[in-house]
Amino acid sequence: MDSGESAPGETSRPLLHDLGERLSGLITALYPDERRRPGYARLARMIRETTGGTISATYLWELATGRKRNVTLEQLGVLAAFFGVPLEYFINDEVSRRVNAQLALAVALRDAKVRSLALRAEGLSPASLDALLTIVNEARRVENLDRVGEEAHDTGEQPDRPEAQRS
Amino acid sequence: MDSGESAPGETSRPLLHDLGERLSGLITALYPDERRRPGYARLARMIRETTGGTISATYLWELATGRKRNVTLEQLGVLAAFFGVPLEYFINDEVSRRVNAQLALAVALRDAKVRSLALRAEGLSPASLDALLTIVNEARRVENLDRVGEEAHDTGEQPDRPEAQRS
DNA sequence: GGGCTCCGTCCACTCCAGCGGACACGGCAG
DNA sequence: CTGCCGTGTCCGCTGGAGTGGACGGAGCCC
Repeated sequence: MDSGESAPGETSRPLLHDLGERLSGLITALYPDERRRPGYARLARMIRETTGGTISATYLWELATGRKRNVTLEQLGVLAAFFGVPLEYFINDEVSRRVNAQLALAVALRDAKVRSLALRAEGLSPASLDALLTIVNEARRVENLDRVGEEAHDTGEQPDRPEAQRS
Repeated sequence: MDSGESAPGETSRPLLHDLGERLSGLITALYPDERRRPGYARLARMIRETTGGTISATYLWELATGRKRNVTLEQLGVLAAFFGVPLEYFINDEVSRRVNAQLALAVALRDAKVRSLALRAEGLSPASLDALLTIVNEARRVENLDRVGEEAHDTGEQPDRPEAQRS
């Protein structure tokens, strides 16, 4: 809204924003279960392995807690690549809102390939995505899979790994 | 096509891009006449006066010539505010393309208020904007104004000053 | 000629983004 | 109990983002 048609006389500077909240929000969105959620150190290692770029665990914490905020483009790009969101997610409210809806669906599917496919659903309304989410949940229930929000009593493999697809 | 939906299995990193070209492109787009185009020093002063944020002339040159490329969000925000483009302009190819079309129309009008109004035309197709540009050029010709691309043989005043429309 | 203003380019410096390495705490196996 | 691993939190350092102030050169006026 601030970038679109805004009310005239808007003098307040919304400016650069709760990057910390957005980052920690991404983490909790990808790992809803606190027990299984990796810490900053583990996250940092996963980021290096999947994207090639490096972000220290300390810096991740500093960003998530709002201690540092003036990130460079490079680091922001690494974060975006890892979480599978467009770079604008961190700087554009509208994009972040739209992606958040997709994220709910994506994390429900719990599969990298399907998730990247879901992210291609650019343009679908949040309502449609919400409906899709319900359908998927029901389908999983029919197939005797565990519901979203609880973890799979899986065979030991790790399906929950965000994969960097196109930026 | 590198920015659109890419072929599956794309492992190459499109990466962070010709920021320099984009910046200098913005400058030449806003000041088509080389004679009247301000230098980096003057630009830096105008930026400070209009947006409040500070960017040194040296750094502007370093960015435009590609010597430095890893900008922080803060500086990028100042640049975006001054040139009246959304922040994503510098990082998203599709946005930059769309804005560039609007910019052609905006610079044709040569008026800050009208330009900011033109920038609100989000969603219009480049073809429509191109048609609008033709219309405006014709209208100006009827009103005996100078054509776009040539400078006004004006009274000495300087109408060409980008203004942060959301100030 | 000498003075002024603007330009692009460069170098030396400041300061903070970003990182490595510690700390105290808690869980778990030997 | 004592290690061992993982967590969140902190401090101190390095490197580069970002700046200030110079330099030579080109136009313009006296």
